[in-house]
Amino acid sequence: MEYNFSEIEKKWQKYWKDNKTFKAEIDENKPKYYVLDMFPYPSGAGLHVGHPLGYIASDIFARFKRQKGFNVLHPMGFDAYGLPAEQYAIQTGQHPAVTTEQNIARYKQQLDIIGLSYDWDREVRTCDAKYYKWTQWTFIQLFNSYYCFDCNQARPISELIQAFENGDAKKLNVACTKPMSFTAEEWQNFTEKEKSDVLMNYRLAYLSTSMVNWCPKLGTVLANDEVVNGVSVRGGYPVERKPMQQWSLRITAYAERLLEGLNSVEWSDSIKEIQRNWIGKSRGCAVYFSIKEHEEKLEVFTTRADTIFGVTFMVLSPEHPLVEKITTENYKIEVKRYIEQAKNRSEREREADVKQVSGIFTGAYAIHPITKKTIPIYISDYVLMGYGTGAIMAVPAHDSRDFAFAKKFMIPILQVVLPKGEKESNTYAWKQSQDAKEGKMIHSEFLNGLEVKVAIEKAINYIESHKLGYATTNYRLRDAIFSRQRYWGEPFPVYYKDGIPYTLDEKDLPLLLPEINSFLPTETGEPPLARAENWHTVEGYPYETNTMPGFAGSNAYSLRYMDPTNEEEFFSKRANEYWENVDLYVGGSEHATGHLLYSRFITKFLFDIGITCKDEPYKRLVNQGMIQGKSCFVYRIKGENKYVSFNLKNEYETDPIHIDISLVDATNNEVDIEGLRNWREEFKEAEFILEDEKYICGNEVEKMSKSLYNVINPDSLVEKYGADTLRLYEMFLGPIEQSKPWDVQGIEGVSRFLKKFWRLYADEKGLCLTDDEPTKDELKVLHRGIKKIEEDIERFSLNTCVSTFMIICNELSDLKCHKKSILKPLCSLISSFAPHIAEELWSLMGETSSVAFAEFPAYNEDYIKDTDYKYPISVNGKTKTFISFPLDKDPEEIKQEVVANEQVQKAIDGKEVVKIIFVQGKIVNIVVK
RNA sequence: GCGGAUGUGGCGUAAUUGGUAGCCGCGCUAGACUUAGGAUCUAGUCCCGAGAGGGGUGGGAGUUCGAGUCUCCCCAUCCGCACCA
Repeated sequence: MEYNFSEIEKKWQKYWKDNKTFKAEIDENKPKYYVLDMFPYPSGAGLHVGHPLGYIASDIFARFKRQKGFNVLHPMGFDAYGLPAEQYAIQTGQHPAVTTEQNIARYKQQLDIIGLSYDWDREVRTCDAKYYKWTQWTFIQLFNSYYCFDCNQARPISELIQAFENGDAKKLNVACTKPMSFTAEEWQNFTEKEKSDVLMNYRLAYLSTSMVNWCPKLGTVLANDEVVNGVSVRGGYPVERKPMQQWSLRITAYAERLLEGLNSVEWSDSIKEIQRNWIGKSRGCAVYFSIKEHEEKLEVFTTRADTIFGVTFMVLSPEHPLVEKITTENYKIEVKRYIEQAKNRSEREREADVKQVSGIFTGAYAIHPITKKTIPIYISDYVLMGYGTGAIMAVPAHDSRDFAFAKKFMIPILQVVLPKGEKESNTYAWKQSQDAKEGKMIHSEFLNGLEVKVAIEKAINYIESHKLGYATTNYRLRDAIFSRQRYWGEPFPVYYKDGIPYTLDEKDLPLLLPEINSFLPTETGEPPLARAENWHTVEGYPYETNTMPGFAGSNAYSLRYMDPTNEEEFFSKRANEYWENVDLYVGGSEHATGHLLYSRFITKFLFDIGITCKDEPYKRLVNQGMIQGKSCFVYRIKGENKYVSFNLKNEYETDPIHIDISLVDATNNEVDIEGLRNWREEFKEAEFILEDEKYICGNEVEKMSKSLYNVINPDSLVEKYGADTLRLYEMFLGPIEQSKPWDVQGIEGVSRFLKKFWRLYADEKGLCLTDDEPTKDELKVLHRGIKKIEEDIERFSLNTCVSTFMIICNELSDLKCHKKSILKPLCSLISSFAPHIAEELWSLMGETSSVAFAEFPAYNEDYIKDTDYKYPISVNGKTKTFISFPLDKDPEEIKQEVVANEQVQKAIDGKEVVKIIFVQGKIVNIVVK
């Protein structure tokens, strides 16, 4: 009986589907376990071999936990709103809903042939009105909430209105865009519009005009994490700064809790660190500087209060509101010109010449709060309006940027920190500033002689007690811009009446995405939704024409899986209290500052308003590495339609051109020239310069992408080797977190293993199992294996599990073991990795129910224990010899015997024994003179 | 510049967590079966050495009876942030 994987796999996939083997239901008698994959965006290219890496790993874990007696929730869905479908729609006129539907169908089919144990009854799609109803609902809750720092949670906006009516506006310690204060009377007299504007200052979902990342090519704004190096992540188009009225989410209110929460989750250090950096908390102190001949005070933020005596100038950001007021007559023209210039420089240009120092003097002077010296005030674009107060006290001796600025404008540099072991030197001769937070203070009055860290504390205390400023904390995190000028996204449940935004009544949700005739912006530059007919309430008030961004739908999807068909609520309390949150979340690390941060924020918010019982969405996070592709290149001679083989390309001037990897022989890189000619028009008539009568291509490891023609789909591998082989092989490649190029060479080894494994159970005639009693050796092989597999799955070391399976199989083959008593537990042991073959053998062995319901085999320590231990006898650390002794012997007794042992005597060579080192009752080393 | 991670045979990797470095697989070399190829099986495969033996985990120091593993300093690669005051 041969191992016919394709027949077996089809058969069991159908069985699982028909029997709903993996359906999850609340069962109060069982402990729950929630295993989740980051749901994919269904792109047109289909799945490639990189996708299943994480899916297979989480599937193994889900199956393992099921066998360990947990009630496992393992759902899958689709993040179906997004740019590519819309851009495809613009090009082809094909409705995004249609292409998305097709892509999802393809994805599901590809996922199913890998044998993943999803409960498809719980599938969610973000573009489904039944789902986005709750995305809209969440938005309304955010709109109707503000954040109170005193109780450290989101509160209903009605409480804030109450406070305003009571005249408590001043006393509030709440998150806001800018501080406001007014009396109860003033509040009463505000117009409806003014009240709305005031409340916008506090709402967690709010409308504001701010500088945004505008991408003209995509025709939309982008969030900070969607922009890298001044270009869009999607498409790589330039991004500019532009003021626009946009919806934003006040994630900054949660900065501290987002930071704190990281201590309670099991995530990799690197992801936690990325989030910490992104939140960017820094403790420091605000200091007021008065301005000569002006009443206003200039407030700056510093983390180095200790260097306050080293301040020799001040710098304002060009956008700073005081610039206009304080600039003296003589400098007005130049300052204005500088501001204009700074404004027109795109973000990208600014980044490009970070090292270029620019700025201009305002003519104004500040007064040092302690020494009362006058200090000049400059403006420069190295000071950002968006961080701190948009103004700094510059200490050129101890800050590299201030140093560069001082050098350029010939401003004095005053040293106030003396590093250990150094003498004071002439600062004008310095090549760079001393930024290190180490050393003793000098030239600093009451701080002199103190260590920097002590001096910071003392300086802050002094500043606070003399009312020159206050201790404060700054975060780099910015609010999330939540509007996109696109069609294929969730409509905001918002309409405008007299220019004031109102949210829809919850009972009117969902607000359906309307049909439109073109997916482009309107001629007047409005978003595509402005084209929709009847895009207004029944009373005729217009709906919001922006849509929500890509991450809106993924913020709380893990909660919806708990109760995916509920039409009354996002999810029921019962479902939420049972499933709580995700125990294991598997996905790429590229979402560190996007999805993973936003969904933590939204989960904390939903916790605050009492609808979910946990304030962190994902307990344990595993980031799978990216599987890269090997791209192939041919080399076109410049200006000609000639292509030269790899080893001859240095003789010509060439351009590398990507070609499809299916045209190349993987073992020797030979290109199928006929195939290439038929592949694309440009190669039809081309001339090829060969080496050894072959055309050899070049290679490079790159991201797997349709546009680089290096995508390997899992389908063909499943067809050739089977899903079980693919599953094992993807795990066998190496640690799950590591990125690595896809390499098919090794898959043969895994394929051989499964054939060999099959032969343990069956020969040509059929099942070949016996009911003989197992031997000690056989039991040892099995139980040692069970122990190792169990430990390795728990710590997610799945590559070593595959090795262990191979070792077990090799050893049992060597022992010619065909005993049911050994092979039955082995079958259930491997079933999470290779479920199809396990199911087949399981049923051949006469079992009626799925192996998925079989218990994970337990190991017995007694079988594993070594009966005797081979002591490595080291003499002065060098291993000299090995001696075997029974383990149950008394160590002291062994000691005598060891020294008396002939080999040991030889190794010691007559020298005196100083001591014998025992570790866990085992002798490991003998020290001699 | 700041932060994080990684560095082991020709390659992917492993090492009971401080205890015989190189498990498992690929590749390669021989051999068996076969007309031949493929498939399968057996043996070998870190380096030097005929051998006994010696050397060896990016480099250098240190702690230890003992270091791939811990500490410090360099070097290299990858990732994240980047005028954040």
